[in-house]
Amino acid sequence: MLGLKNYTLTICEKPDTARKIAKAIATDDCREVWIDGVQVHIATTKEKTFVVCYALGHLYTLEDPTGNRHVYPVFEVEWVPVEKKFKVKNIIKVIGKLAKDASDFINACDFDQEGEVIGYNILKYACGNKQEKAYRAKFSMLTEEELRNSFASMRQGTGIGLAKAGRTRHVLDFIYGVNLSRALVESVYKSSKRFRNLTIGRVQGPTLSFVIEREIEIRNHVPIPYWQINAKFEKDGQTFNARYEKEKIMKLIEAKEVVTICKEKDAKVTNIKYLEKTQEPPTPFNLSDLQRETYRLFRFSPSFTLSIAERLYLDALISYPRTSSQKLPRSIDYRNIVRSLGSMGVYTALACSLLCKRLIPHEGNKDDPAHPAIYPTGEIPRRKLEGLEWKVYDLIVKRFFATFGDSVIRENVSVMINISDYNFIAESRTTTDFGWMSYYKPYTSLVDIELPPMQVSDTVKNLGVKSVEKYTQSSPRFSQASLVEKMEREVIGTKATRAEIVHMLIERNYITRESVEATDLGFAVVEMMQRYMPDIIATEFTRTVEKQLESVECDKFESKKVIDGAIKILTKSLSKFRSKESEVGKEISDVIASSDVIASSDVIARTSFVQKQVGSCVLCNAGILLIIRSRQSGKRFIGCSNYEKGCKASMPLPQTGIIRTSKKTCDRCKWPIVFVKSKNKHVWKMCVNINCPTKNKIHS
DNA sequence: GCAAGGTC
Repeated sequence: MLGLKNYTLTICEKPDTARKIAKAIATDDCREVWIDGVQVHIATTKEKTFVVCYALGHLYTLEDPTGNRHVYPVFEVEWVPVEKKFKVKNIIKVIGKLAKDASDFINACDFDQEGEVIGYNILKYACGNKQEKAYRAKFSMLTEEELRNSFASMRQGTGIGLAKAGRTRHVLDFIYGVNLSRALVESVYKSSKRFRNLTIGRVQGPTLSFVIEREIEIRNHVPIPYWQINAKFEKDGQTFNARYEKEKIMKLIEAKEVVTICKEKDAKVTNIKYLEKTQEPPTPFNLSDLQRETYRLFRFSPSFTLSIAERLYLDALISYPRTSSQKLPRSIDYRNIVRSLGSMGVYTALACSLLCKRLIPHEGNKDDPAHPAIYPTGEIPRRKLEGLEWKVYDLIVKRFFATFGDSVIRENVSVMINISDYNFIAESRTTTDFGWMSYYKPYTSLVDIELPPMQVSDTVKNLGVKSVEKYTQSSPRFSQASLVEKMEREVIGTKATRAEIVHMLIERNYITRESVEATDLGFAVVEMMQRYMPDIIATEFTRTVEKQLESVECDKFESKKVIDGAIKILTKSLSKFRSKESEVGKEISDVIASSDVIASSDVIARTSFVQKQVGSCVLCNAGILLIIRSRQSGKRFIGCSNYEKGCKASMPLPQTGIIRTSKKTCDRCKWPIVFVKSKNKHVWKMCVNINCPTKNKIHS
């Protein structure tokens, strides 16, 4: 189709890398052509022609071929093209055509497990089983030198084990997540006749557990009182504070003793220590560092930060944001970037000052095989960045600047002051060199503390000694940012998905948005798992699977055996779960019904959210049952107008379809009857009471 | 409307 034959078809993970690779390997000519709306690079050397094309991440995904979401368990899964995206369809078509005239194949996707799988699947399904004979180009940076070396040293079939392990993991995640999620949904549906999207998976489960463990810790925490003693002194007309050398006194009597004895007695300086402290520059941002910083400074959620970073990346203003690396690429010209940024008025002064120095970045330890740390590209924004975008951009630019700065140097003076054999410590902090902090303003600041000049054996005036009662604190609740960090520490999820998963747990109403707290529903779901599926969530199962996957990677274990093992455990657990379906369903349905009302107690007062009156309340016999849309979850449900006076009557409602009220009530339970018109125009009549005895017969 | 993992 290109009028070429016997070329080497090179598969890259994304457009950006395809372009860089083509440019790096071409010695004679490098041009691009468009085929059916897909860009393809043709790079030629003396010996060979490379046709370089790109994917958009995964072009294939797993699917349940039956397509029936109400059935579980399902263990037969298939790899199918990602159909939802029009672009992907075209790319697969173009790669398929190009494969026909190719003599060699190269997998040049990112050098990690997912990259291996992405390339493997394209070579297998789009190119016609070329995965075994394909070469693997392995690079850990996108510099021309590294790319050329990787092409010079590539070998056939080196990543097959890793790809197989990766594909196996995809299957395990699917059969584990999809089956358990379906089991939860079905149990709730059967007991309440309501659809509620409940999900659980390999990453969601443990992440939710972190929040629950923390919540239990907080609820069980017994605050223990302790005392701190502070003193106020004066020297040469200048007052200053000091603290008793023992920072936590656990007994009131001891605290009282110190205060009583030290009161109004003379104080004497007994020792002075000088200490110079240096604070190294920050490291370049990786994604989670950026997410933590934007949360600290602007209270942005990690998923929001990622979405902004993605926009900045697509506008070519910053480098690829989904990275773990804290190292800048050696290949880029820091000076050029700084100079270019300096052409923007806001950065001129900072850039000038940086350009007087040698630019050596202070890098961190974390690395990423596929991408460097996040840095500004030096491109000038062509459009006006919107307020929140600008905040993130400015932070990234100043962080980049700051990594080239000098260490901050501070002088700490610690003065020991003695009153009747009790020691108090006063400290001063002064900054002698602001170093990198001058580039990172206003995102960091220093507070200096001054002390009057003192010398050993000076007497200082005692202005008072006081004890303060405090209480031991439990660990704080997670923020979305610290939860993402916890996931990173525990090595679950990936840099690109952690924020999404936290966001999803919020959407599902398992955890709250702000100071992250597990909801009753979150507790209920985890409890059901622990009670009825202990084998699945046991760390032992996870560990066994991980070991087996490692063996698959080095070709010592068959993928099928791992999956069969998982199927065995899943089959057992799921059938056990099914036998308890009605109990589980009822328990979760009840939690859902009551938490919907609690979550929106404030909403009832605001009548704008109340859509319709359904009938009178059967529980309090005084209020009116209303259809309410929860401000928090966006879901509709029935609640009583007397909620604030204590009536907790509430019922979930189907979330889709049009609800029409009737003037009728149910013969058996007296709750109101409503009509629900579904998408296919089918009209259902139903009693709103999910526990109604007629529940299974009522629709007509 | 289901997982988790890539990407625009």
